[in-house]
Amino acid sequence: MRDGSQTREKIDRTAMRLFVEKGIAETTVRDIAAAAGIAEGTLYRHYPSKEELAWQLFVVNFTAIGATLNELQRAEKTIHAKLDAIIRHFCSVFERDAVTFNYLFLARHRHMLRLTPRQPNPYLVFRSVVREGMAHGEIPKQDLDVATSMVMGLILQVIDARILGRRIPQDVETLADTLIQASYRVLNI
Amino acid sequence: MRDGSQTREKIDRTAMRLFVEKGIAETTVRDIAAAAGIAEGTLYRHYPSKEELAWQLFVVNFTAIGATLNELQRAEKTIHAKLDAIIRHFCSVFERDAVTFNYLFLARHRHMLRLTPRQPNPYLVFRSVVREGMAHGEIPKQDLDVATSMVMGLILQVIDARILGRRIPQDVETLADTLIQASYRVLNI
DNA sequence: AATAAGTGAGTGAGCGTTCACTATTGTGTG
DNA sequence: CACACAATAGTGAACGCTCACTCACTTATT
Repeated sequence: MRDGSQTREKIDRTAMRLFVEKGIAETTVRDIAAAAGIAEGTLYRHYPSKEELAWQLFVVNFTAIGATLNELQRAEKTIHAKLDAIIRHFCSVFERDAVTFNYLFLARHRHMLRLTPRQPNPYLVFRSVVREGMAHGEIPKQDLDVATSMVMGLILQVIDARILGRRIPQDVETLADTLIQASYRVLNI
Repeated sequence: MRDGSQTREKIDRTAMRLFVEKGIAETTVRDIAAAAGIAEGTLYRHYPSKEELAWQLFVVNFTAIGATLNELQRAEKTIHAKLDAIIRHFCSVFERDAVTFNYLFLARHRHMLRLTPRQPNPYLVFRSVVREGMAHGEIPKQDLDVATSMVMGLILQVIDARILGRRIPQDVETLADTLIQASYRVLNI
């Protein structure tokens, strides 16, 4: 039998790029097929529907980042080191694969509610790090979800600003350091 | 002649609610007309297209908030007071009209680039407050857009978390105070 | 020969938009 | 006051088009 894995990857990368460029609803199956150099029917050999394609692109990449963040977090001992590691990874994912990051960012409202708490989830990783920090007394007691949201927000919004083309310095290292320091200050540690 | 202003308001409120509930592309003109209790053609007496309706809903509300924020900011003298005032207003807008806030939040990527710098813009108000603070030495020198984005991000993400149904405390006053204090810390003031 | 991948014209459901018509209300005329 | 009219609001069936999806067929691989 034939091996369709290359075609599938082509579909994935092309669809994600077009979804980011034009929006999911505004991207047609014809667009994807044409840009990927395949027939429309071929897409349906790999995904039962356009909606399922969009969902799979979200859940696979979202949980992959969540899983990696969780491993990174577990490898460190202090809250400072954990936060440092996961924020740095966050920035490097954005740099290495901006399209994926963009896609997860734009599709999250659409798909977030369909995620089960079992599936690895970047937000939940941040949340568990903050909770652990408060349990161990490294982070002053405060509302857990508010604190986590503030940290995630200051990171995401800076990345979003870059996506939207505001003048954000290009140096990722500096950016990560700035975000880490800001996170410490927000959490009051 | 007849007065269509009530109908127009009904269209605006209904469309915004449905856009937030289902997404803009997923909401049909038929949906809007049915929910608003009008005929489909009536919508086209008030807006030339569905896209223009979505744009108007964005730009009118977005610039209105921007203008209000700017007045509030100008009425205060210190950076602390300015930030306090605009963040507090931000929270109260969300409380008073969550649908509008939600809509601006979800539609911003779609419409942001079409805004001219002339039009009042919440982001630019925050930005000018931060810039002024740095010019007067009240805020330590740092990258302007990064700093502004971090402040906006920590605020927006907390509100977003509430929208997504996370367990964020209901008390708006406390929330605003927390966000204001966190903003001070992020900016290092 | 069996199995799965790839094809693309065809399909029909659903979409935004139109338009000929009706309803309502303010204004000028005698 | 009555009446005509102009102007705008409101209607909803109809239209043309686009879209996601299908399927009978071909191609490649084991």
